Amino acid sequence: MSLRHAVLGLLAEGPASGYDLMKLFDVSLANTWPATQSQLYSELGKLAEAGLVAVAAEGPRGRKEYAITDAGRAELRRWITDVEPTRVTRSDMLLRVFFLAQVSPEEARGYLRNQAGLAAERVERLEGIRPFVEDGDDNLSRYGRIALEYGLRLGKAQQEWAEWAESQIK
Amino acid sequence: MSLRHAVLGLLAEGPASGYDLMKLFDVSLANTWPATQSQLYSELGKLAEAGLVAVAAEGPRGRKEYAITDAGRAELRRWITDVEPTRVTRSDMLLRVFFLAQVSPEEARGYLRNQAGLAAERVERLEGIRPFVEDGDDNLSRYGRIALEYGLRLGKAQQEWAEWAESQIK
DNA sequence: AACTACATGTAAGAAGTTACATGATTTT
DNA sequence: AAAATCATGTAACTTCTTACATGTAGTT
Repeated sequence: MSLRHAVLGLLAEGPASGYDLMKLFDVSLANTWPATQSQLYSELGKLAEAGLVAVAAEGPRGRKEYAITDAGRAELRRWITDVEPTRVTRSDMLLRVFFLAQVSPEEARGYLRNQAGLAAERVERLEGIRPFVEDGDDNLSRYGRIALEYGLRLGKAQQEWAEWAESQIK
Repeated sequence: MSLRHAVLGLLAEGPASGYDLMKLFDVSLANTWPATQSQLYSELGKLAEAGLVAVAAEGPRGRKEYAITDAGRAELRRWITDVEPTRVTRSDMLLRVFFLAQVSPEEARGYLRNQAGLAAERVERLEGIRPFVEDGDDNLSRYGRIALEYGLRLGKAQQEWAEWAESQIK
């Protein structure tokens, strides 16, 4: 049920069309909660039906601009403060680690070395988007910076772990 | 498609019934790739149909003991070495951070403080399972320790981040 | 006139969750 | 005899992915 709240959260900053939201997703939530276009449009339809958003304006090319309603705002706040975040996040990267005995030690080390590299790349990529949120004083930029820091810290921890793990395989 | 490989990975250590696998999941992969009973049984059916596992023995109460086949072992190795782990892992915990401007600063800080506490608890819980894998020299224990270290490191990083984040909200 | 950007939708399928449903052995 | 454990399955529903399908308005 989180896509629904992701959409509500973006609409809380101002009205937008499905098309606008898609672009917004790509520059803000892409690393946290990716969404596809088809998912977005159907979610907007359901949100409208539930009265959490409403079509505020119609434009050219069938454009429908959605705005969050009071009920939508209330639901968003309820979700933030009263709903416990999901416990486990699945990781197929880590799942493979359990089964590394099934490949040769060289391959196992290679796997971990590769993961260390990918984590490093991810960290670099995130560093690369920092300039774009650095001096925004809108809500999404402000909290986006905090989310970015999360990605940076966790990415580094993951890289260090992978390097350590590689050294553990005799 | 990862549940399939999780099952193959466990069966690579030895034959087991769906019931056995369920218990194995709970003590080994639960934090990395949880699975429900219904999911497991239907996956075993599909794996058998695909020839990646086979019923090796039948026991009382309709017990069916499955064993991995050569094709299953090959598929497992292929998945480990040739398939790129999924890039993004969704986090509804982090998603909420983007929208923290929608609640009061006190509530926002409370949210982050709570997350710091939950991360700390998770780390403690993981420390608690360490004794159980500490001196196993089977594959699952050996690599389980490396996976455990991942959980510990990432959990601590998450806790520290949440504490830092709380301090950032004026 | 052609191209790019804007804009919305449908359909099929895979993966995961929750709940229901049933029954046989073994242990106390 | 009762309770706990073993053991397997089905059904309904939600979420997510991938691919298909269509058309309009603005720019060069």
